[in-house]
Amino acid sequence: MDPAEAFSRLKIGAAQIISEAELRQKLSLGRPLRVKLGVDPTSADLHLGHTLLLQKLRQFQELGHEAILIIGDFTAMIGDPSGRSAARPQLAHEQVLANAESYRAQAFQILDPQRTRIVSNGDWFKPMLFAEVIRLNSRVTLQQLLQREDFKGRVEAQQPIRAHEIQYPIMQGWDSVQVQADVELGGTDQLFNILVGRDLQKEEGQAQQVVFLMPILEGLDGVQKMSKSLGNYVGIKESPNEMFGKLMSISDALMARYYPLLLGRELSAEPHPMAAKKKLAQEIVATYHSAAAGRQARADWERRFSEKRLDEAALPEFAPAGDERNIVSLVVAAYRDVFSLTKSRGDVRRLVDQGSVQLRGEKLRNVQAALTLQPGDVLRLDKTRAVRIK
RNA sequence: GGGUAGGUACCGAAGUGGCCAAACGGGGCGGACUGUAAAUCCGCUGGCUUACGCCUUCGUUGGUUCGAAUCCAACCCUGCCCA
Repeated sequence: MDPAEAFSRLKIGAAQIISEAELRQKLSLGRPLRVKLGVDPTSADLHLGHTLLLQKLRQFQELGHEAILIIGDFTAMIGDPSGRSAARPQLAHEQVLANAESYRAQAFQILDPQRTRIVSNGDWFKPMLFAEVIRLNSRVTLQQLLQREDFKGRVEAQQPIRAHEIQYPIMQGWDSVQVQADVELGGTDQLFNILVGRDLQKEEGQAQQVVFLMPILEGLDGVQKMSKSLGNYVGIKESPNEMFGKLMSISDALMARYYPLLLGRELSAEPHPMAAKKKLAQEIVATYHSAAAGRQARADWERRFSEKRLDEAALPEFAPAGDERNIVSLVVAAYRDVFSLTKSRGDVRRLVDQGSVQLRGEKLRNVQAALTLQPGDVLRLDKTRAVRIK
């Protein structure tokens, strides 16, 4: 593909490219570019927010370039302060390794393994000498660091900023030097960190990487960025029905944001918002499961919520253990076993009081009533969750 | 190192001897309405208990007291100012 065509394809969805001219120039070098993406294995599950970058990386691969995935096993122990209002907890090394492994497996749902190189930055940071650390530090000024929004905010809010946190951009930059990155991908919050990489590369006599920024995907709340710790995410390993359901619950305004970022096209004005949302949900399920799963999830959802025919939908099965004739115990167990959610008995009592729990379509309001369960009974826990008794 | 202000539930923030499981706001959850949207309204929001009630929680540990988030002591942690 000719460089101009490649450039215009890559540009779709990008928030910022520094600079576009440099990228064009690199694309016409006629060799595969080394496209770097740094990954902090702080969480084991990938969600749609991560996929923006991975999909873009995939696109580079399709154009013949090489993806370099840097597993930040070393930097993860520091924690990227970007966008943070408080220091991140430092992770145990074993945890980081386990997360990294899980990340790798999930990333290959999107990336082409043939064109991916994975490296861990502990490889060069662990043996690094302190004198070398000092040398790198001398290249960045405190003022530069403190001008960043996140740090500035913490200064103003009189929140602590620890010395190790300001090492992060330097380390990320050094990663770029180590792999001689031609392009570094990141979210818009990575602007500063990636620019530090350019500075360090220049000082080391390397060609400077192009900064390629993708927008930050808002989470399901539509306000904060999608993240696991905020609980506003859609994980790519989630079941088709869960994914579909979560996506249907987003606001119309958020849907308009998701369209270009996740589907790569604008939301057209005509269709009913609900129809457009179904389409979004179905396509995303199709991407991470299969086209058939997307259709199935949609059909299930429509039966379940539009026609309110719960029992027709593919409900997860729940096998009560032992004496579960007690409503509270039963519901607690269902949340735990089927949905991996921890509800206290008090929580469940409240749900029952408020009419959330239904058996065979009847609201159970009396916590004390003894139940008689039959296989096949549908137990609804709350608006979005129900199980079939096995 | 000195001075000073602080550390309360998911977050912010009241409370300064009993009426405190702890006001209020945000967030979250549930219900009504709806398109599992928005807006709105209602309820809930430490654990156990059908309930009476019991238990744990206000940085940590110890103390005073019939009784402590509130008083005292020591310690840990953080901001700001000074060095």
